[in-house]
Order: sequence, then structure tokens, then C-alpha cells
Amino acid sequence: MDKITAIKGIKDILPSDTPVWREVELAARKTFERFGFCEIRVPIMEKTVLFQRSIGETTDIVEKEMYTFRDRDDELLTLRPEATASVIRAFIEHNLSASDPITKLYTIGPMFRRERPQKGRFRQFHQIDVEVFGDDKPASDAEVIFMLILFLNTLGLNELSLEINSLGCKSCRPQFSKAVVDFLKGSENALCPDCQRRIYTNPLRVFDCKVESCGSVISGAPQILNYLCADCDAHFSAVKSFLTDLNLTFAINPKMVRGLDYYTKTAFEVKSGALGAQNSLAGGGRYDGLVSFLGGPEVPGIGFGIGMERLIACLPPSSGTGCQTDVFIAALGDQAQKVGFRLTNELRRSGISSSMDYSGKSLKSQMKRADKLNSAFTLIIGDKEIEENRAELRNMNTKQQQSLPLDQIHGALMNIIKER
RNA sequence: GUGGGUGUAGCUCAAUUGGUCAGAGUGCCGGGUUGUGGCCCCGGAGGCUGAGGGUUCAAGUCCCUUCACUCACCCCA
Repeated sequence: MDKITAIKGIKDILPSDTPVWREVELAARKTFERFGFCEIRVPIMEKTVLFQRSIGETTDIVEKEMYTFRDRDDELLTLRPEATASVIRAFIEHNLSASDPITKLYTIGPMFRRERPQKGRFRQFHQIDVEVFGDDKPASDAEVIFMLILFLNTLGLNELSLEINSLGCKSCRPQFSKAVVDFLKGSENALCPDCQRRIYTNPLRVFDCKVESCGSVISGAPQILNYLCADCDAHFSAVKSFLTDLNLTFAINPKMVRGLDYYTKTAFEVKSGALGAQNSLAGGGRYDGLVSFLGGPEVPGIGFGIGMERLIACLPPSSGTGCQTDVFIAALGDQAQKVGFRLTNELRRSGISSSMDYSGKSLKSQMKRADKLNSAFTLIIGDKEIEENRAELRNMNTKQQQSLPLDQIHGALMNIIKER
């Protein structure tokens, strides 16, 4: 029989990895909730139009990376490639702005993009996603960025680089785009074929092309920061000064444009050197026109996404404790097996984690198993002990051992374990 | 979609120019030693060397095809 494997680019998270994931998720919840964020859980499937509208028809994500399929009633559905669209959809659909003018949400879960997998890039990957609705003040931008950095620091990540930029708004960005197009047309021949095409499809993308010649062309191109309108310019200055107030070091990267069409004003990205080519660990920005563009009220928004696989790849290896067992019951002999079976399940009913091995193997291998389960205590019951109406309880760390009368075992164990 | 690299026991890897090359460590199972497990000692199971074809007296080792994994481009978290 051929064995059935997982889908390309879609990975299992094995028991050995699972503690780190939980630790990261827990840290995220704790940090975000300290900032007043609440969790929202949105579906992993949406109508395709939602993503087409929000992410942008000409983006790579929508053009060639989405898992889209036709439902049985012919409706086009797609597995979400990012979370923002869904969160906004839910925000609008349930009219969340009506009960609170400012809504702060986070969500954690899998995203899907059909790309060629490589280091730090998978077809199913996980994001921690944060969105703020209803606050267009620069302090909000700075707060969100601060929260992101704080969260990463909490996990022990300090060697990070924060880059920010402003992408302008609907009044100043078009002028900038036009200036860029005009400029690029002037030196079209020096660009790589991809970029020559981009001039007409998505000119700003030329900025993050990695081809050397394109880089040198674009280095002389107009810069968005020189085209910002008064409002955007003031906003950006205020964000920078708030970040400085919070002691955050950042670099201004005027070439950072972000791959989703909806961003306006502040855009930011956190990179790590430890990641290889896919070095962007988190990214986000403001999207002031998006909620209304998706049919909602005129509500500004800002948010970011963190790539969990990439984040975990940067983490120092140590942390993360495996599963713990309070007591392991090693039973030797048929009578002992019966007693042990009843006892281990009684303990579980009492809220104590307990395990035993039903195979009847040697004490040696049962002790080995106790080690694997990280048990704090091992209770040894043999048929001989049963005749003497006792069992031996061994503390796995101190090796200390005590004899317990059989009929008092349950109560005694409860006390001992509670004391720990 | 395009390119490079790699595919040998569950895991990590060996195997001189194609010629006892199918191995080691670790893990697993059993046994010994031990104050009833951890250290140490002995033994055992496990591989159509990713798959298919070809060259050769001889192929993990060379060639072709295919698949998988991986890294990079593209793009993004």
C-alpha cells in the first residue's frame, strides 16, 4: 500500500513542538489583553469576492495563490490567505462599531496560500493577527507597533529590526504612483521583465524587486515620503515621535510598500536575521478606507500579522515543557493490574493525572515509561505487596520511597500531590 | 510557474576511483548489573539504499525518467 502523506507545504505540528506553540499563543493572549484586545474567531473559508475586494485583484495573492473552489451550489469559496478581510467582514456584519466606537481584536489561526514552499514559507501557515477599528490617531499606530515589539520581546526576541514607512492616503498616493510610473517609463529598458510588466500592473512593487539593476534604477525614483499630503505627513511625524517616546528604535524604509493593496499611511515590518530569505516576521499597517470599501461604515483601521512558524523558528531552543504526569502506577501481576487499573482511573476522577502500563512488562520497562511521561511519583504495586496490603511510592526526583497501606493509597496520594 | 541541492534502518548519518557495502550512533524490544528506573554490559528486531528504466561481469555509488523533500527566485507572515 502506498502511504498517504500530508499535502505539500502543509505540516503536522508534532507533540514535541506543541508546547512552544502553546507558549507563544498564551504569551500573545496575555500581552494583547493587557492592551485591551479581545479575541475573535473567524472562519477559515469565505466567499472569494471578499478577498478579491480587500486584498486587491492584481495582487499575487489573489491572482495565483488562493485556494479557491466551487461549492456544490456553484458559489466560489476560498480558504483564507490572511485574516484581516474576515475580521473586517465580521466587524461589519455584526455591526460591532455600534456598541463601541473603538474595537480592538486579535485572532490566531491557519492561513492558506498556494506558493512553492521553502524556509519560513508554507501553504498552510499560522498567523497571529491584530486589528484596531475606529481610531485614526497616530498614537494608535504607535501603540500597535509597541505591542508587537513588546510581545516579541516577551518571547525573548531582541535582535529584531523594525522598519516603518508611510504609504500615503487616497489623496496623495495617486500622485506618487503617477510620478513613479513616469519615472520608470524613462528607464524601462534597464528593468527586469517582471518589473517592466509591473509598471502597468502594480508599479509600487518595483520598489522591493531584488534584481540588482532594478534596485539601482529605483534608488533614484521619487520617494513616497516627498509626496505625502499635509495630513499624512503630520501623521507620520507624530507616529515617529510616539515611537521614540516609547524608546523603540526603528528605521525608515521609504521603499517598503507591502504586498496588499489596502494599506494606507503607516506601514511597518519586523525582520529577523535568523530566518533566511523569508526574513519578514511580522508586518502590518493602516487601512483607513478598507472598512467602508467592504460595505461598512467610515471607520479607520490598523493591524498586523505575525507569522507563527517564522516566529517559532527564531525562538531560542530551550523553552517548552512536555506533558507532566503526577503519578505513574507500575503494576506487576494480575492482581496488581486490577488494583492499579481501578486506582489510576479513580485518581483521574479526582483531578490527578495518572497513567499506567497495561502490558504487564517488567518493572524496568515500566519505570522507563514513567520517565517518559515525566511522572513526579511512581507507585509500585506487585502481587507480593498486595498480599502485604501495601504499595511503594517513589518520588522520581529525590528517589525517596515510602510504604503506603493499600486501603489508604488514594487519600494519601491526593494529599501528597496537593502538597507539591 | 522557474532554477539549484538532496533522497541509505523510527531519527541523525557512514560506506575509498562502480567490486563482502548494506553499517554506526541513537531510539525501540529482551536480558544482566544496580538499593525497584536513570549509568554500564550483553543480545534482538527494523532497510527491494524514494520509485521505474538503462549502462556494466558487477550499481546507494554512473546515465535517463519520475516522485518526494529542501533551498532560492517570484511574493509574503
